[in-house]
Amino acid sequence: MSWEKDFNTLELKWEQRWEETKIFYSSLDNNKPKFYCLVMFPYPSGKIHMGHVRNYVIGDVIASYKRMTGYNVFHPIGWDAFGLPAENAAIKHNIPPEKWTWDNIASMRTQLKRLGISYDWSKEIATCEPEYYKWNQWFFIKMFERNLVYKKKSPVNWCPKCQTVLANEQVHDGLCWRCDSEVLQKELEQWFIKITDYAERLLEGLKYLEGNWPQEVIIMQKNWIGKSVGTEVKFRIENGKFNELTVFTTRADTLFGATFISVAPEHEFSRYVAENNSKVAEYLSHTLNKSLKERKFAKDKTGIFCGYYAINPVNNQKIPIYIADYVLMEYGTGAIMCVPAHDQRDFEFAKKYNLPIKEVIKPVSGETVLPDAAYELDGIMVNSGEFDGLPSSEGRERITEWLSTRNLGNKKINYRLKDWLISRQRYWGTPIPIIYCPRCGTLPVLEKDLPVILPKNVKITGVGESPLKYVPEFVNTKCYNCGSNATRETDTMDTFVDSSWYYARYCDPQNTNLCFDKEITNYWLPVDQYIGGIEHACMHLIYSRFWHKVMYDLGLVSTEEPFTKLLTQGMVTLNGSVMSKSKGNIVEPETIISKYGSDTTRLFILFAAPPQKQLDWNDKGVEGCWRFVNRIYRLVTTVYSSEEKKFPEDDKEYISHRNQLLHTYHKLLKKITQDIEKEYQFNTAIARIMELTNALFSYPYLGDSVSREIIQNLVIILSPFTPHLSEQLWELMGEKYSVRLQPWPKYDPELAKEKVVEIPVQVDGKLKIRITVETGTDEETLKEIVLSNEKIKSVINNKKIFKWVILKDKLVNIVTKSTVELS
RNA sequence: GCCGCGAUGGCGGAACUGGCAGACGCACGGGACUUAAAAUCCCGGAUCCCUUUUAGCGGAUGUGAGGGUUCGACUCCCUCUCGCGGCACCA
Repeated sequence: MSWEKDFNTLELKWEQRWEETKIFYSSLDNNKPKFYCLVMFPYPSGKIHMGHVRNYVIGDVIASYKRMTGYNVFHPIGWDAFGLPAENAAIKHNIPPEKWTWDNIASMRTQLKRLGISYDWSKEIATCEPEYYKWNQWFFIKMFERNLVYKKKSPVNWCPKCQTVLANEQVHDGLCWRCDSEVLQKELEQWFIKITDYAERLLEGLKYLEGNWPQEVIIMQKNWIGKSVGTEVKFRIENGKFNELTVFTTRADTLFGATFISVAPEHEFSRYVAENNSKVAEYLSHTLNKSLKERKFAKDKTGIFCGYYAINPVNNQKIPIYIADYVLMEYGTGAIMCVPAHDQRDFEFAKKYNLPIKEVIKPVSGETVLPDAAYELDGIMVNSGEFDGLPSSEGRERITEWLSTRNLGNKKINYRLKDWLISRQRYWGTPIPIIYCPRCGTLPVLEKDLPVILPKNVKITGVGESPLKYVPEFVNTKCYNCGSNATRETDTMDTFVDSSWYYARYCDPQNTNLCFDKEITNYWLPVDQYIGGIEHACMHLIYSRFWHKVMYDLGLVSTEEPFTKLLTQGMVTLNGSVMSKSKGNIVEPETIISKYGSDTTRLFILFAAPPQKQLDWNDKGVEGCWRFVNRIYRLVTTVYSSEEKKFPEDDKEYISHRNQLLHTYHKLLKKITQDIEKEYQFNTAIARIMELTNALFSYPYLGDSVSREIIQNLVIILSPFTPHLSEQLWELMGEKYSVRLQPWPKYDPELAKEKVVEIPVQVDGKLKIRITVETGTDEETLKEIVLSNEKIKSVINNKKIFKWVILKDKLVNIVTKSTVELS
């Protein structure tokens, strides 16, 4: 047997052994600190890709290391099994989504097992199982009871290709997150979850994640939530059914400069006006038919005067009301006061439609303001009556107060975050547990009737409304209240619901009475380390933080945040670009594994870049790791093919080499341990392991007791990275299964210390010589040594020494410059 | 436009808290072993200059560009360039 030839057989052998012996199955244990290590679960597309491999390998190293350092580790895996691709496959290949999904799970499970990851497979879940989605429905009902769920007709994002609506988070640059089609705006009645009720807490919670989550993600979420503090101002309207219009502004200090009002085309005021004004009606129909992208990325602003005027409450000025396409219905009140002198957009609009521009803020510096642009910064108020002379910040508060006391306005906080649209007009998802009764109205399904089972054998065409609409056995039901004929809701839930709480279900996946047993989740939760891609920063990672807070409010979990630490791994690319089917530049993990084995693959992925960084795939680099793996195998087999070698204890040469090796080992082990503990720098940890291997190979007494012991520890140290190889070598050394349960070796801090150090000697900051001294040599001795050096003597010559900079064991710098001598 | 991150040899990447830039690996060059190749092992790498010692424990330059602080800067500060990511008519 050799690794080079038989790695495949050997790797499979150990995978089977791990499976049979169930050594990674977890249980509650109060004698050890717990560690919940979670990787973002995969969508069962059928094939794992390099991104998966990277994600799971990083997770496995962390889980393994924690296990070896005395933690009770929980490392589960499962399947995010609902979703559109299953339906698309059904349409294309005429396979039921369920079968397609389960087939994929089966094949991906095999592929995953081939990576040798230390999962607790006994906790495996798939979100498409009724035992799981029943609890999605249960949570939905709980939220319904708490008024956190509502149905409402409003303009929503519609993907024409996926034939379903999308949440705000799932539209990127006006395109569908899944298929990149241009998203349209449609006025539809849909189910929403009131995530905005939690906006402040989601924002607040980010403070606790500071330092443990990547700064990047925290900032992205902050931006996404988009809190802004401002003022709502009521403008009285002359004539008409509406007697006032409320606007939102963050710049109340500019209120005196408002010279017109603009209202979003979707605003009910606009519709009202259109009823009796054909020009306005025409404008509306034209504008409302534009796609989201067309609207949002339009260069030119358009609008139309509606025929009505509003009264500015602070100065009673009569100003025209426009309907304009640059006003967003979904933000603030859908109406804005326009101050062209101090807002560039209003400025452009005013120029185009010849509206007055009135300056009310002067820069503090007193400089003149450009005539061809708005002055948008804070300054000093002018032309603002009693508020003249106030700085902007104070003016905002004073004007808001002034309005409040007169009931003309109030302080208001707005968020960019919108309520989560969760209904989908698709089949392969959790049925929304709602019954419509002609007499009793909209009713949540009773808890005892859960789950509402997703019917099988449903025809999926990919067009029209929800496929469930055409399943009478599903749709038709009786009202539990009055017994009348009633119908079921036929939309299903966004699959992001499934992934919002799966980490809690993992703890207690078989529970049929509860979503999970609190006693168990209280032991494991929160997740100590979460690992996944950054693309979920403003999707899954916001939704599940929200969901967790709801579970907290329901008394189901005892912490406010679900994921204590987050690691966002970088992408895996090929020649710098993302691997994708359409580009045809995919490196298949299966191909690589069959060629080099999974240990080599794991090692390369960890070695080529730190986990957070993008990793560019490189076949040559893989070969380097392949060589290293074989080198280790060769080292251990050569040494262990013969008995321990003995050398005389009075051989000075031997003792000196031996001490040197021991020192190198402890020094490197210290670094390896620190590299892993500190930000999971596996690339440098592996580099140190390579150094240690090199040191062993060049040790002249290889095979003595010391080197044998170090080799044993080397095999243990390697086991989180190359578990199969380590098991094989561990067995070969005659040790007891399993190396993966061995304690992580401890370094001796004394031995790790350098006995002698090489110190750079600089003159005026320039390196001149290096001297080797005993560790801890004092300053005086260092000065003596340095001054007696011929080279230094000649460099110093007869220059005056102004200062010595001496850092013990680190550096000597002689300063002959006199730049600071006076001080 | 706003916010954030980054830029180090031919390449991936190292460098503690401001203290020897280039760890480790890849690629490359040379050598050993071999009939040969593969594999393996060993050695060598930035640029320019210097010199009676052509190899030296010699000098200078060098971490995107320019400036600054410091005895000393890949690291801190300012300005700029390029690249990546997020948000974007958010009032």
